[in-house]
Amino acid sequence: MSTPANSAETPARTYGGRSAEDRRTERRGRLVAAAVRLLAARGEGGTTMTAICAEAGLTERYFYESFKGREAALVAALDAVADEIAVVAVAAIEGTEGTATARVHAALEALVAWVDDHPDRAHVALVESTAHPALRARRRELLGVFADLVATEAAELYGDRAWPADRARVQGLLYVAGLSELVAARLAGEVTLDAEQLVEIGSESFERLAVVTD
Amino acid sequence: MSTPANSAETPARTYGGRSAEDRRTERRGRLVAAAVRLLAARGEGGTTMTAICAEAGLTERYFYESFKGREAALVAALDAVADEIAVVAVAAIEGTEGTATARVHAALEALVAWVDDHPDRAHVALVESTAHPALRARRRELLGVFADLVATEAAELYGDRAWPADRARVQGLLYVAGLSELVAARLAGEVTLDAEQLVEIGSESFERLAVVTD
DNA sequence: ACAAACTGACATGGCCTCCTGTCAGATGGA
DNA sequence: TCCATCTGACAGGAGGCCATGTCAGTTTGT
Repeated sequence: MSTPANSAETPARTYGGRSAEDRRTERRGRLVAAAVRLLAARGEGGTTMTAICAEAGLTERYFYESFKGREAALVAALDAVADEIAVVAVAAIEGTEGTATARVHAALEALVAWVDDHPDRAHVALVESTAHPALRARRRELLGVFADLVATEAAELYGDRAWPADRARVQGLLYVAGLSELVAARLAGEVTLDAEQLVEIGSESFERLAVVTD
Repeated sequence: MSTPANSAETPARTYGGRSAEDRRTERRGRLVAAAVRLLAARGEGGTTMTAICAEAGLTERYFYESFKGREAALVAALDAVADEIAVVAVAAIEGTEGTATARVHAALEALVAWVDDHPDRAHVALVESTAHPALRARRRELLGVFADLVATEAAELYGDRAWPADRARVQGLLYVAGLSELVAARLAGEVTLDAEQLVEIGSESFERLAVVTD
C-alpha cells in the first residue's frame, strides 16, 4: 500500500519523456500505418504479422500489445483509411452551398481528388478491402454507411423527387458500389478518364438514379 | 520404330474403357468442381491444393497434371462459374421477344433465379472472386465483358436514346458492379428483397442509367 | 547508485502448405 | 501369361507464418 494509485495493472512510468499510454498509442499508430503501406505494396497476402512489425520497426511483442492477431490489424488498417475517406466526403458535402447538383459535384470532386492524391490508400480501400473475410465484413459495413449517407443526401437534396424511402438504401448501395468499382478500374488503369469526366459521370449517374422521373 | 504413331509423349492407352484424354479431362473436371465447392464452403483461404485433391478424391499428382499450381485451379473454378452465368444471361436475352423493357426484365429474372437456385456458386462468383489477386484479375475481365454486353444491349434496345458510345462501357461497368454488389448483399442476408423486387429495381435502374433523358 | 520498469533483438516450437518422390497394386494389350 | 502402363496412398523435405519465450541493455524514479 505504499504506492497508492494504479499499481499492478499499469505501473505507468514515463519513458523518453512520454507517458505509458502515449507510447502505447504511438506504437499502435506505427503498426497501423505500416499495415496500410504493406497492404498497398504487397497486398493482403504479404501483410503478415512479421512484415508489419518489420515495417513498423517494432517487435512482435508490441504487436500483440495492440492487436489480438493479424486479422485485427488488417481491419484497423482498413478503418484508418475509411475514416479518411468519410472525413473528405462529409467535409465536401457540408462545406458546399448551392444547388443539389453543385453539392453532389463537390463531394465527388473531393473524393476523386483524394484518390488521385493517395493512390496507395485508395487501393487499400477499394481493392484490398475485399481480400480477406474480416476485411470484407468491414467493407460491407462501410459500404452500407456510405449508401445510407448517399440515401440521406438524396432525400435532402431532391426532397419528394428522390428515392422512395424503402428503396433508398438499396439504390444507394447500387450506386456506391458501382461508383467505387469504376474508380477502382480507373485506378488500375483499365479505364481512362480524367478527373473531370469521372466526376461528371458520377454526378450524372447519381441524379439519374436518385430522382424519380415519372 | 516398331510402334509407329504417338509413342513417347502419349502412350495413349485405354483404361476402364476410356481413352487417356477422356480420363484426363474427367479428372480435371472433378478438380474444378471440387475447387468450386471448397471456395463456396471454406473460402479462398481454405481452398488449398491438398484440400482440392481430397475433395475431388484424387491425389496430388493429378492436380499438377491439369494445373500449374493452386492459382490456376482457382481461376479455372471461377471461369467455370462465370461461364454458367454468361450462358444463363445470354439465353434469357436472346430467347425473349418484345419490348426493350421486357427483355431486360427477362434477363434479370433469369439471373436472379439462377442465384437463388445456386447460392453456393453465386457466392463464388460474387464474393470469393475478390479474395485472391489472380481471381480479382479474372473478375475484372469478366466484369468488363458483362459491362460490354450491357452496353451493347443498351444500344440495341434503346437506339439513339442510349448511352453515347464513348461512355457506354463505363456506365455499363458502374451498373454491372453496382448490381452485383446488391445481389451479393441480398445473398448475404443483409438486404431483404424478394426476387421480384430485386428484378424491378435492377431493370428500373438500368433504364434510368441507360436512357438519355434530356 | 540501485532496483524496477521498459525496450529491442533473437530463437524456438508447432503448424500448415506446396511439391516431389517412392512403391505396391490394378488394368490392358501382345 | 507377362510386361508396360496407369492409379492411389503415402512419406518427407523445404519454406513460411504465428505465437511465445528468453535475455541483455537502457531509462526512470528513489
